[in-house]
Amino acid sequence: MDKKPVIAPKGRQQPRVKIEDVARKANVSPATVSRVLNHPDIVRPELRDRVMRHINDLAYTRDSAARALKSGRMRTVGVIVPTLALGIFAEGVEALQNRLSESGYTLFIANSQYDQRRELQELQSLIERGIDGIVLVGASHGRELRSLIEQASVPVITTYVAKAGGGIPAIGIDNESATREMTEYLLRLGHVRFGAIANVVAASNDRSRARLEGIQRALSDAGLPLKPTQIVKADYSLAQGRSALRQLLTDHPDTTAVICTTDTLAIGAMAEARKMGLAVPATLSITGFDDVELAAQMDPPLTTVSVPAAEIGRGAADYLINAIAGSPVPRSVVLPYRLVMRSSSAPPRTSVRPTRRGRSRDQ
Amino acid sequence: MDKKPVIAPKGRQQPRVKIEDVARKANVSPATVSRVLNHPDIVRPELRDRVMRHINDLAYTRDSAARALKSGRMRTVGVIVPTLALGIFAEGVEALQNRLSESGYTLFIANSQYDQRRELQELQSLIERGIDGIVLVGASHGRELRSLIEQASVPVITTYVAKAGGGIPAIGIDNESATREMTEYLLRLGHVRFGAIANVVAASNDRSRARLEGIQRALSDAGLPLKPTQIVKADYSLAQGRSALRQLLTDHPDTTAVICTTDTLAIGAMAEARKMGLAVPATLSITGFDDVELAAQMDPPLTTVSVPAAEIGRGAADYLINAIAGSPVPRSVVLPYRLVMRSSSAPPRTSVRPTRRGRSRDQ
DNA sequence: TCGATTTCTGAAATCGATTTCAGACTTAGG
DNA sequence: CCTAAGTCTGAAATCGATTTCAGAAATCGA
Repeated sequence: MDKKPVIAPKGRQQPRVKIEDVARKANVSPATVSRVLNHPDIVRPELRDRVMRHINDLAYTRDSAARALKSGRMRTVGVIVPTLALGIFAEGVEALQNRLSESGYTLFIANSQYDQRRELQELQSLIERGIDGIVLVGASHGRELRSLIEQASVPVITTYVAKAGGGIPAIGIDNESATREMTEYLLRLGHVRFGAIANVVAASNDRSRARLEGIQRALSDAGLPLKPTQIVKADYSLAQGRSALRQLLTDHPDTTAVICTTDTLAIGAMAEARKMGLAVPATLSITGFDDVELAAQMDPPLTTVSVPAAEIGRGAADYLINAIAGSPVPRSVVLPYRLVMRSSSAPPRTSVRPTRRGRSRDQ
Repeated sequence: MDKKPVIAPKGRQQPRVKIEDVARKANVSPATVSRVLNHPDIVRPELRDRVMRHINDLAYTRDSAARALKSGRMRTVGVIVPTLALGIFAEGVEALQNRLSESGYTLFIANSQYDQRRELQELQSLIERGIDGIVLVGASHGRELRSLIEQASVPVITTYVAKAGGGIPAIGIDNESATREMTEYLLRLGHVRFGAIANVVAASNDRSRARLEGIQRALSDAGLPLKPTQIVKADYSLAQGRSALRQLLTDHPDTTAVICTTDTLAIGAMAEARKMGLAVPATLSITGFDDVELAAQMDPPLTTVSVPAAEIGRGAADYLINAIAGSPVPRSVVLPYRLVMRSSSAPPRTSVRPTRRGRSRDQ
């Protein structure tokens, strides 16, 4: 006689507690148990309590797959960030998750490494998972991605930018306006010879591109348009900030103000300036963008733009929760950034204009 | 014959394409379509291709809820980190996600803010979601958490530590041994008056606690046990590193070496030392732990311990993938850390012993 | 007290994919 | 040429919770 394969699959030893088990123990129908869990207010209080007790006794937790299948909603949201290595994204994701968690949602996370193809793949995977909402970063997305979202008819919101094309709502700051304001501030200080360090290498990094445009526009308006050699492109590493500054000062030794599109780059630039024996801000003013924790602790503290990352994360969560529930939602939310004037910026040494320090908004 | 499906954005709810629709179009049964998708090799090639064509035509994607319900597997893993604000965790999570993604898994993320109660809640929520595996951080977990995991019989692995209690497998480094080695290195340089700055405020931060123990043990073994006032406890912020150093030097002005359990603290300490006019490393050696990006760019570059965060993330992913598949898995994986000797550490000014710099392993 | 509401509960259908079981068809062997 | 072995495919049961529908019980008004 042939023996049956007795190799017990080890995955399913524990017979999972089902709603029916609870129902039997409590002498009610599964329907009632379900109601206790989902609409407690329509069940008679004493019955509700009795059922609840048995639910706790048996440590029953409902099977989310079955639940999702029947109800059509997963109570799950996905987010795709370029990378988690940037504190500003990590902070936003953390706030997003916290807020979602409060509302009973769980967060899928994925990263694209600034690669639109990868972003599309991850999105595809998330949609197959049946997510109820999706959070993206930035405004640069292929049309494939947009049509995928549309086809899945999943609520979406993009973050860290003030607006996005294709009818996608956004929550974030106006990056261009922020650097324009920063540039104007430096102009007012009396600077005339500028340099810019921008992490615009990644094709999909529209934030930094917008920031660079803000710089260019402000300087053009002031009659001081940047020459190509006054703009050094970099990726988002600290080391590139160093080499960028060196290159910039090689081409334009008389530069008095360097505007970076990222704190990381600015910090790298400051490190290099120190190494080159240039006093900041006496000989060289340097500004950043993001206001990472370290910015305020630098020597000298870094002038930068503060981005409300946590608020962006929370706002994105609220937006999706409402959109999923069918509540009305704003088309876009523009959050205020904050120019943080610290001591890495000052009037240039050779300035003929009087110093005007009254503008400082920080400290 | 068959025209491409025109995406009609009208109508709020796009009637989802079901396996039955594909079956009807292809003139087969739903069972066959399912087989094509899950076990392509057992379907006659020409039939398989025909079905595949229709699957693509209709842009069919299977409902993951129904799939999970029937199969009992979600192809989903969850991770709970203390916070994402620390680059070292963000890096690990990113690596984890990337590796999981390659294997068709999706990652749920949650954070505990170093609060065991929150960790338990988030875990509960993840288990209800039916995750197939779970990644934790550190060895300090309540017994409730362990029993919850056991009851759900979900594969688990904890990270950033070399071992954890309760039969939970771990992947990470031996934190205590790392700081012990670091301390011994400073002892060899000739230091005798030490101070320690440790972020041991959070109850669940066993990593830093182990690191502190490593320091204490090494110094005790050398006959130089730390007095309580030589240990300053802090949280994980840069600002606390500053104030901690100030306090330490107030109590013990003659300190020559400060060992921090975190780069963030060390960087704060360096900033404060500079402000106080203390030369690093001439008058004061400072060391950190983690080797964050900035550490190498400091002035002077920071001596620290490099933690293989990405490797930990990848390793955790591999572990779970195997465990879920029922493949054999190691009980624990101890990864090598790397002492990175940079210039923030040097022999003390008053040292009588000869300088021994040959130990530097970095650069 | 009796019928009319209102409130509450249970039986059963349902969500969509997977998989067992058995039957249909094909190929091989004698 | 016919049975035996092997290959594929489809019908139908199943996963577990939700929800509709209708009936039972309780409350109310007259």
